[in-house]
Amino acid sequence: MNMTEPIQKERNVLNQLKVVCSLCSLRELCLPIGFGPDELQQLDALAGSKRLVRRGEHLYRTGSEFTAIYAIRGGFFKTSVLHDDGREHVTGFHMMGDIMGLDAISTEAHVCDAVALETSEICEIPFEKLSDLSMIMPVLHQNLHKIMSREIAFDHEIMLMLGKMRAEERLAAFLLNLSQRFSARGYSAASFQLRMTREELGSYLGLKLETVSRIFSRFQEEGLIGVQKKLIELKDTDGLKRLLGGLA
Amino acid sequence: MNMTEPIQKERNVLNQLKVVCSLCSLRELCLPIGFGPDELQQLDALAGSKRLVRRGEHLYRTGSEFTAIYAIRGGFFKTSVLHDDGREHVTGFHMMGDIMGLDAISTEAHVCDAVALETSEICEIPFEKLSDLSMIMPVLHQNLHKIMSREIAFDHEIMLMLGKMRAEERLAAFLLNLSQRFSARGYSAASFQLRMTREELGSYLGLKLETVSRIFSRFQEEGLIGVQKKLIELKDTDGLKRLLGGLA
DNA sequence: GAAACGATTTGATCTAAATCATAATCCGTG
DNA sequence: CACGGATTATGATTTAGATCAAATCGTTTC
Repeated sequence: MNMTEPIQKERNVLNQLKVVCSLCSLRELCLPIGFGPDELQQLDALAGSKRLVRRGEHLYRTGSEFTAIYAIRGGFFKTSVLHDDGREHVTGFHMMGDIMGLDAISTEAHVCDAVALETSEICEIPFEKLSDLSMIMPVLHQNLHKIMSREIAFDHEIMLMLGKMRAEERLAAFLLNLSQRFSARGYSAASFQLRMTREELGSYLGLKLETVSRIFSRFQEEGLIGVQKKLIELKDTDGLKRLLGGLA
Repeated sequence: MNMTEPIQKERNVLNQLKVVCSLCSLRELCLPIGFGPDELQQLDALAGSKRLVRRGEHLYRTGSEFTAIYAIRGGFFKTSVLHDDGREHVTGFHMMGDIMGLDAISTEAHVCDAVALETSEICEIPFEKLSDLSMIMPVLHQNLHKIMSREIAFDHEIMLMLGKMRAEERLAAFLLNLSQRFSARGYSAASFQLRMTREELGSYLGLKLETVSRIFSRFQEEGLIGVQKKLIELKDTDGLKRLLGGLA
């Protein structure tokens, strides 16, 4: 049994405290409840090892050793897998409060690339420490489970989107989801800047960039949204929801 | 803090022991390593509360309270979500050794239906007990994380399949994956019985049942597989892999 | 064993989105 | 600021897979 040694448990207390604190904040950040600037300040003050990742830089790469998970303090990331033939598939977009890297726990190596789409600040959480700590902190323990469970449930929604929805429905679902995520983080739900290119968005949604572009134009003609390059304005949220029809 | 009370920790020792044991077996079952009939016997002998679910019966339904996760001892399940408009989307197929219900942890209510496609035996694992127990059993704790992480990683593969692959590639990928899963469980990798209908398979793969049927026929003409209703025989595994080309 | 129903196969169209093609526009950089 | 590469918009054409339709095969039921 690879039981944690007692010695290990007594390592640098300060260090552990830092992690505890950052995860108390993470708890606020990561559960699907609203949170204010206070919690943000907390995270800001208490986060463990912070790091800046510049636009275009990798946070981690496929195959690199898994040692930590990452909480995004600010900025925007994409995760993607690259294929032999050069094709890229975007598996997710991640913003403030999201946790990245959970899919690597089982293999102990990262299974996708994480790239910053704008200069971002992340909080690196050594997974071993986190795991040890969660053994003695029930709240943390539960939260870890919840966060992972939520990711699984969310992925199932995306599978539904990719498997059952038409292109228009996918775009509508994406915009509504993004709006809701921005809103939950205290930003405007009605107007936001896309951080990804049409191509990356298409890759994520299983569409070609031309299709994405065309549907943005169509939505604009129909008065559902306003599009100015990357600036999106949701003008008729109900209309977008109606587009989704029976699909959740 | 909802820290587990000491009292709670002293509850029925026998009961806990049963769960411990079933999870030691689960460990063997659920990690991506091979396992023999011995471990199966273990699971058989030690599993907590076992239950039979007959073909067509629900193990759980969308919205029902989440109290336990389920380890499949034998049989075959589908999980699916039902929409307002009556459409069904199959989110997964699950067989011996798989764990179901992990996506419900975060909401504490099930987010999909689980239906037995053949009469199956499951092992019900009360999640609260499991969670408590994992606080004092590091191995169990790690395994829980690994199992959830593996599900996330697997879902990302499915997203890739739905987002990037053509119909033929999806079928090929599905058959190869199913074959590999059967093989890992000690069954034939080359010949197996499909438990789902063409419609359910199509729903899972984002295709219509006619398309699934046509591609099965085409694969058969090309000598890649043999099809007799639900009995599938993989005749040219390399050919199927070649079909996947650059896609992992 | 006949009837009834569900599952599967196969064929004939139709269509949503891909592909191909061309501008127009944006943006980083020397 | 002008250049060149990336990004976006939009039109014309093609195509993979959906849809519509019908026949066949299987299996459950009475």
